[in-house]
Amino acid sequence: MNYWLIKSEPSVFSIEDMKAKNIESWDGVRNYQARNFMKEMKKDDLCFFYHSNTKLVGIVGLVEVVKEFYPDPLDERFVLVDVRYKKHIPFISLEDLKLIPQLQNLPLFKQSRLSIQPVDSDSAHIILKLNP
DNA sequence: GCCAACGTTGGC
DNA sequence: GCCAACGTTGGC
Repeated sequence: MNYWLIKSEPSVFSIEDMKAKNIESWDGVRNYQARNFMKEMKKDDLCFFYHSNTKLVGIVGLVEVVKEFYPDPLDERFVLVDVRYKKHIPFISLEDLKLIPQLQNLPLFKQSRLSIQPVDSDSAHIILKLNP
């Protein structure tokens, strides 16, 4: 099982929207590095749902991959995956993440613009343990 | 709203 | 293939 962090601007598509839709095609990624990570996503992989570009920047929930990558009908150079809402988790701000020494290898800090990021399993477990 | 970081485009 | 110009992302 792999872990990922996927970003969304809540003004465009929030964790509430994700919950309401239950299953969502993750579209709009137009960055090759992010796309390559999407291609590595496997069914049942867990994704941290991250709110970007807002007052409360950070992780807000969990979703899981239910359909592996397939071509984006709007642009065949890119792909979509389907994800399903799992749950909200207590908000973990970017600031809080930065303060946890074991999480310093998250791409989030150095590649702030990457919208799909891998999370190594050690880091994932640490984040999950923040929410008993 | 500003601006730094950085990815993309296009002229040469 | 280089690189300047430009556009976008995202934190603050």
